[in-house]
Amino acid sequence: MHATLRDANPELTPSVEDYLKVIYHLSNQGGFAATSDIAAMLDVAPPSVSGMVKRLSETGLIEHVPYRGVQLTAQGRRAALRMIRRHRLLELYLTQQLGYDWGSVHAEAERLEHAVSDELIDRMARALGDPQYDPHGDPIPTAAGEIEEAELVSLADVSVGTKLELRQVGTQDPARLRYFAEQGLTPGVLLTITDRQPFNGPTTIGLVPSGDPRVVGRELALLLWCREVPITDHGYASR
Amino acid sequence: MHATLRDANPELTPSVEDYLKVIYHLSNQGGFAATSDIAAMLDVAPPSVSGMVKRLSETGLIEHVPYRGVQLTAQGRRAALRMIRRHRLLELYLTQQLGYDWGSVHAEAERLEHAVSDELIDRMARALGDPQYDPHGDPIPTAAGEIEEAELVSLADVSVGTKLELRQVGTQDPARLRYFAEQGLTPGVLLTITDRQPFNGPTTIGLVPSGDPRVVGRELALLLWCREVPITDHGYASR
DNA sequence: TTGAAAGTTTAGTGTAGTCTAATGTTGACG
DNA sequence: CGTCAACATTAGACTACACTAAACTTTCAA
Ligand SMILES: [Mn+2]
Ligand SMILES: [Mn+2]
Ligand SMILES: [Mn+2]
Ligand SMILES: [Mn+2]
Repeated sequence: MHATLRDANPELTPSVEDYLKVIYHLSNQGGFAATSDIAAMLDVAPPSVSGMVKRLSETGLIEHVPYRGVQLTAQGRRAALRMIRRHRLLELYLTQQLGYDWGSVHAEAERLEHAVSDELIDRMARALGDPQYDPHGDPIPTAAGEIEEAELVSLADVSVGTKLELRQVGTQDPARLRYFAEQGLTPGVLLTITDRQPFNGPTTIGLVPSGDPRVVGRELALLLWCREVPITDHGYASR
Repeated sequence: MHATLRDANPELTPSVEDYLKVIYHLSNQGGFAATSDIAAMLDVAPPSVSGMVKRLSETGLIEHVPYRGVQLTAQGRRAALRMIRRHRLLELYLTQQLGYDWGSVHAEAERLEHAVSDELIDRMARALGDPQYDPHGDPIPTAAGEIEEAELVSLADVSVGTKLELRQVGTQDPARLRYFAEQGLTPGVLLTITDRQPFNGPTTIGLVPSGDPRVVGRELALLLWCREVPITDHGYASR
């Protein structure tokens, strides 16, 4: 009965939802997601991925080119963005409304994203004022499935003298996140590059407007995604 | 993004958690929970229950007497009460903090209860002021696993003239719950029995203090669990 | 140009949980 | 006190999703 209605809104398993998210992240710049990369991100064995890939392409969520990798179909991309919206809204809700620290929200959201209803996500979004960014600065897709594609540069790749706004922190590791928070390195912060040592050495930055210096090794600098900001001659726009 | 798919710890599955809750409710008065009753409550076939019963008794969560039924062990009871605490706190959080109506919270909590962490439950409980009752008046077990056992009578069984406080509403059916709310029949309300028709006929009650009458058929009256309240001679204690 | 390393898929196994059909057990009542 | 209907269990099949071991494909360097 009403097979078409049911098939139009097929229920995805938590496993499938996590695979789609990972494939989205790995094939973001239009390329293919490789079996072994998916396996590493999900912490499963490569043959488990091959098995899931077969199921996902049979249901039309991905396109598989054997020995090459996979890409999301339009339907798969829609499902992935829906999960990413849920994940990021949950992260923000937990930090803003329940006092979670930005290092611990990821694990919690990773489970809740599969259990919440669309109505609950709506209500949380409304309670937060339909926010655009999650606690780590990542853009929250709209309910319609649109997502902002910002052009950001890694702090490790910017030359000395540039003024930047820190926009996204590219890790979910609680220890690294807590360290960044201690250093005042959270999305929205303004800074200038004051020095970089050769041979992949550390970058020295100055926080704006305080001027407080911070020294950031290459491993961490690669996680700090920034937007260039035009330098004003004297002083900085307040706030 | 990792570690959620495969977890080596002896965590209970969502299925197991739901079975334990149902067995708790069915064997509450010290009796046995019957296979077919468990099956009906979970909407699965009886052989599915037999299979699960085997697994649960092997893990020490229940005691099985073949052809008789099952009972929770101390360990099983602890796990069941932990789930009931989660379920009821979630229901209350959704109604109080996110504007849910008491008819829709059950379905949402039924899924979320398996996904939330102990920390999240703690934070929600604190945000609510460590509440004792859920939106339907059911007692919330403490984190230590204690639960209030109230002695309540069904509105269908009380004789005319009695004064009562409505304490619990014994259904999760959204339609019935919405109807009760429309009629002002929510936990905490005071009322007096003014009439009952014979042959399982309807009960007429008066709301206190307004005196507004309500006529409640036996099917619904059986769902309204009350505590007797001593009648004061003239007027009623305010609020 | 070839051969081995790196990466991917196939083959086979296991666990959890569901189902239907068949069989076994219990207890109420005629 | 025996029969049978209701209830419970066993038997066997199926799906989803993981694993290891083995086979296969691609790539890259000698
Ligand atoms: Mn997840
Ligand atoms: Mn995030
Ligand atoms: Mn549940
Ligand atoms: Mn409830």
